[in-house]
This record gives sequence, C-alpha cells and structure tokens, in this order.
Amino acid sequence: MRSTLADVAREAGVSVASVSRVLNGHPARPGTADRIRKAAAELGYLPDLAARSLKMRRTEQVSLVVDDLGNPAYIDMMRGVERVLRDAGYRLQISAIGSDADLGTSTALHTVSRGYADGLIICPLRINAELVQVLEASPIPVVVIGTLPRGARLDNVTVDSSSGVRLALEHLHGLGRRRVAFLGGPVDTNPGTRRLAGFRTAARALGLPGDPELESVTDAWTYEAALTAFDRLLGRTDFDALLAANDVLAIAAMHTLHRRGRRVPQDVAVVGVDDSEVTAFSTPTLTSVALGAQRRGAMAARLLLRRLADPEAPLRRLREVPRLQVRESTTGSAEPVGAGHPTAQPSTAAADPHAGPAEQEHR
Amino acid sequence: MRSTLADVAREAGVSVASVSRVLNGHPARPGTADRIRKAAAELGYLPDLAARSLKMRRTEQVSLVVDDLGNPAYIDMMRGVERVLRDAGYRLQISAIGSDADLGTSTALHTVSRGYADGLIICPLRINAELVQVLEASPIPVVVIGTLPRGARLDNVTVDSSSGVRLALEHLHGLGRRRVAFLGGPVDTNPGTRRLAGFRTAARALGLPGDPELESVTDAWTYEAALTAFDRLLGRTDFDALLAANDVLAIAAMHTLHRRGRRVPQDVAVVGVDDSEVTAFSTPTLTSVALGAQRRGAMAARLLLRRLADPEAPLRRLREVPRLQVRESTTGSAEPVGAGHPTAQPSTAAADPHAGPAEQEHR
DNA sequence: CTGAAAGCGCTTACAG
DNA sequence: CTGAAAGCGCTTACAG
Repeated sequence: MRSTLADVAREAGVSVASVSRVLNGHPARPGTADRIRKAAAELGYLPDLAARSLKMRRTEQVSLVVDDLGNPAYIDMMRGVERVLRDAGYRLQISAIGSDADLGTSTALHTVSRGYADGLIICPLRINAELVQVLEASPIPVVVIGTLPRGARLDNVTVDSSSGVRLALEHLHGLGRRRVAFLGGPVDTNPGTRRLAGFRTAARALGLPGDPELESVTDAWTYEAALTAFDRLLGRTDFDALLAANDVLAIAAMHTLHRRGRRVPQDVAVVGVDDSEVTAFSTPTLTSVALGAQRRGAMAARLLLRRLADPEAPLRRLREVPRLQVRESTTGSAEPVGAGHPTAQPSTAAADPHAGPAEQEHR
Repeated sequence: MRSTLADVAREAGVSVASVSRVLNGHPARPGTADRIRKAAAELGYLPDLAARSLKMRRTEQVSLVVDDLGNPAYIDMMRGVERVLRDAGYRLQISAIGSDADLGTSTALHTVSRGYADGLIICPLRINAELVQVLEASPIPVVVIGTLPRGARLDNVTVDSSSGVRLALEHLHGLGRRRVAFLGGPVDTNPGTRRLAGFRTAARALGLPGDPELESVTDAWTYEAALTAFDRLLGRTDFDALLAANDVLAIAAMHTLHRRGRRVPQDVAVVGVDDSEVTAFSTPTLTSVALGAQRRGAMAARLLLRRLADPEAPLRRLREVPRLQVRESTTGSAEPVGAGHPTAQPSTAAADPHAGPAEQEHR
C-alpha cells in the first residue's frame, strides 16, 4: 500500500501541513524536519502526483506529439526536446506513435487541456486550418515544429527546407550534373509539398530543366513506397543525379540503382534529406541535407519553457538553417577526417542543442 | 479559461453529479442528458484528468521505460506496446530517452508509485539485484522485458536469444563457414552478455573453434563503437563469417569489409541480430536474427493488462521464439519473392502483434 | 432519475 | 515555526 502525507504526519507526530512544507523545502525547526524526513524515508513516501497537480494546477509534464516515430529524424527531435525539458524539471510524455491518418489533430485535442500536461510540442506531418484553430484555442501553451500558415498565432520552430534543397542542387550542379531527378515524399504532407516546391524553385534558379518526368513522389515516407516511386522514375527518363526528400527514400533509390548496375555517384549522384544516422548505413554513405532535428526539438522546448514562464510574452518564431553534409554518394570518397562526421552517427555531431551557429531568429 | 464540471452544471441547470453521470454514460432522463451534453459541447468542456485520477485512483496511463530510443528495435517494441494499450484505453507515456548510465533504475523509481501511471513496462539494458528489488516493491504492476535473475517475482517477457544465435551459426555452418567471428555489444549490458554467451555455447555445439581472437566486443551499441571493435578483429585474425550482436554493428562491419575490399558474402558472410528495418538499408541486405521486438512489446502490454485486471493472478513469463531472416549478406541473392519480406521494412511483416506462432508460454 | 455531501491526497493562506 | 481548515475538480454511495 502506498503511504500518504497523513501517514508520514502520524509517524512523525506533526501535521500534514508541516510534512508538506518540509518535503517541499520550506523552513522548519531542525528537529521537526529531521523527524519528518526520517518518517518519510521509512515509509517510502512519495507524493501523489495527481493530487499535487490538482492542487497546484500544474503537472510538470510536457507532451510531445509526433506522427511517426519510425523516422529517425523524429527520434533526434525527441532527444532535443527531452534534454532541455528534463533539465528544467519536466517529464516528457510522448504521444502518437505510428502514422495514422489524422492522428495529429485527434491526439492534440486529446492531450491539450486535459490536465495531464502543462504544455504541448507538436510536429505534425499535416497542418491544416482546423488543426491550427484547435491549437490556437489550447488552454495550455503550444509550440509547433513545422511551417505554419501565415498569421497563425502560435510559437513556432521552422527550418528553411527550401534553402536546404537549394544547397543540395547547387552541390550537384557544381559537380557538373545537369539532369537532376527528384524523388519526393507524399504531397499530402507538409514536408512533402514543401520539399517538392523547394526543388522546383531551386532547379529553375539554376537553369536546370523543369521536366515533370524528372519528378516522382511516394505515397508514404517508407523504404518500400520509395522503391515503387523510384521505379517509375527509372522507367521513363534518364538522369545523372537524384535528390530524395529524405534519407530513407534516398537509400531505397540507391539500392535499386545498385541492382540495375548503375554506379553511385559515377552514373547517378544521390542526395538525401535529414542527415539522420542511416546516412552512414548505406554503401556508399549518403550525402544529405541536415535540417537540425535535434536542434529544432531543443529550440521548441526552450520556446515552450519561455511561454510557460511568461504567458504574455510576444509570439515568437525560430528558424533553423540547413547545412549540407557531403559524403560518398556524391563525391565518391569519404570526407577528409575532421570535416564533419564522415562515418559516425550524424546526430551526435550537433549533440549540444544549446550551442551552434545555425539557429536564426525570425519575425 | 478551462471550464469545469460546475460550469457545465450551471449552464445546464442541473447538479454536478448529474453532469458527471451523463458524461460518463450513466442513465438519465433524455431531456436532462441532452441539455447536459449541449452545455458541455458549448463550453468545450473536457474533464480534468488530475482530478479524475485522484478520485478514481487510476490514471489510465501506462509508462514505458527504455534505455535507448535510438535503437530501432525499441521503436518496434514501443509500437507493439502502444497498439495493445491504446486499444485498451490507456495512454502511453515514454520515459528515459538516451542511454545514460543507470537511467533505468532512477527513472523506474521516479515513475513507479508517483500516481502518474497505473502500470509500468520496462526494458532495461542493465538488470541488477537493486533494480529487481525496486521493481518488486512497486505499488503498481510492473512487467519487465528482458531476462531476469532466477526467482524474481515479476511478470516477464523474454526472448531466447541463445537459440537465435544458434540459428544464425547453424545457417553459417550450413553454408560451409568454419571460422565465425563474433562482434559483440557491451558486456555490461544484459543483451551484450547473453548474446556473447549464446555465441560461445552454439559455437561449441557445432564444433567451431573456440578461439578468443574471434571475439571482439564494443563499448556501446553504436555504429561508431562497432568500427573500432571490428578493426581489432580484422587486425588479428582471419574469418569467413561474422555474427554481430545487432544490426547496426553488423552494418558497420560490412562497411569496413567493403572498404578493405573484402566481399560480402563471398569472403565474409555477415549476420546481424534484431531484424530491424535497417537490414534493408545496407548493400547487400542483411541476414538477421528476428527477436520479435514488436511482438514482445505487445506481449508485455497484454501481461500488464491482465495484471491490472487481476492483481492476484499468478506470476507469468512469456517467451518469444527467434527466427532467422535470411538475406543477401549470407546467401548473396535476395530471397525468393513471397518468402518473408525481402526488401520491405521488416517491422511491418509482424504487424499484427496478436497473431503469430512464435510466442511460447513458459513456467 | 436526481441532488447534497463526502472525500480522493495534496498545498497554502491564515491564525496563533 | 506550526496546525486547522479550505479547496483544487472530480466521482459515487446515499437519500429522496
């Protein structure tokens, strides 16, 4: 049986008020405090958090909602969030595993304002007006990771994926590649549409052919979906470079290329997006656009902490700046030692979410 | 401002008791019920979960503690847990991200009996007497995934990784490989020691050389640590097959082999453990021992549900049976179509955690 | 079927 | 410094 405050009070011969005060670090006569602490230890007392939350109107818990934990980028993001929050004394509750249709909205609704979290960080694959409205109406602070419609009144962390895509295309262009294909993610997701749009804009800017045959999109962010979509691409046109909308899709494409006897990067140079740890898993290793998932997670957590401390603070948006991480799939040989993290886990390179130059404030 | 039961009661012109009853599905006169539901909808009322938990003495939340979410096997496990729990009306709270030293114990202590979870599922990398004692003393039900010391009084899900390792060695032996090296994980972790022991036993049973030079262990379950440990192996002896203690370590080894010009599987056949989705990411794809992480997660969740329903039920242990998933890294060519999941995400192959023949009860 | 009241385990003014 | 008491928002016997 769990022991309660009253049990400790009886054991120590004092009132529950004194027990509560001592255990929360308020001053008391040394003798009293000692007796209370001793009694608490003996009984193995731990405060009931539900009762505590009810009284204090705070749970010391933050909820993180993501759509697909299978994607390593989300794991990195989670790490970033977790580290910052833990240091601030919050527990993290993760919701929404799997990539069910509109889990974002329903879970957000479910979590927000139910008294089980003091704040919410959400990174939805799909962002629509309804979701924005739900989040704006939240009784607890919300931070959104991902690009929001203009005018949304929410603290927000974004990454300029367009400029990331541009970095990749410039890199390929600089290597002399002129027919760059694009293997996109589902266009009914936020990153899916944005990365496709980014590709088109950057291709135009570089004077690359705006050939629709060079574009193919998957219907899921999975290895298997990528195989199908990439087969379509291979079947109808030729290209000397490929940009894939994330690392897993890129690796799927590399596998197909390998099976068909096309060499990477000689015949086709390949670039992914996310710079997740799987970039090290393929042969050759994968050049990728780093979107700073862990850093974005940490930024969101700090934004939430700030809002929790001051509900009246002005709305804020933080923007992460992408970097290109060059590896073998474009240059054919490993990076010189010391430049980046040639084979190690990419996520550890930006291990400290507090440091680093890529963060940029906005608005 | 959040609205409360009292607000709804006032709005509907009834008592809070009636509101509570109607909203919890108890019978009421149709007119009353309608007015209450209408008022609740208008006010956007959602019950305060902290208050509800305090009164009902249950949180409808279960805590899952794992040591390293970066390992895809844990993600699969989480999916298994989540699906079963969600269907039963529980929310899942994930704790303990990252692989800090003894996070297992401290987090378990922190979560258990704090009134924020009705039950706990824990899959610790390290299991010692202290942890077992803490868990046995838990005021809420606990299920442990992982091998426990004899006599531990805890519901438990295990997998016979020794027999999994044996399957792998028999496979390699059947392919004519006689010098099988072992790239192990950290021996201060549970899976690390068990998989090493399994290797030794199986090697002996098959009459393979018990040469200590054929064994090398990492100091972390990471790609980078594997590179170092595998270099030691390559530097001191020769072998025609390699068993790695998990998929990531195996992929690291394959990369090194590739760089040194050794062919897989012709020169060295490679087998991993976990059958995680990264087995599809390497070239060649990776043969691996499936330990049914998702199924173990689901089994643990069902064990917990059972215990929650009947605290007096006899202790129970469920054991998952490993299977070998053969791919290119040992046979040199993809599996025939229809046999397993040649290139797709392995985790989806065992998508339904309720079905399947590999589960085996024990004790 | 419905309401008044007690109580879940805490914290915190308010007195003393 | 310490205790008695109120109250956080719910649920649920207990009467009516």
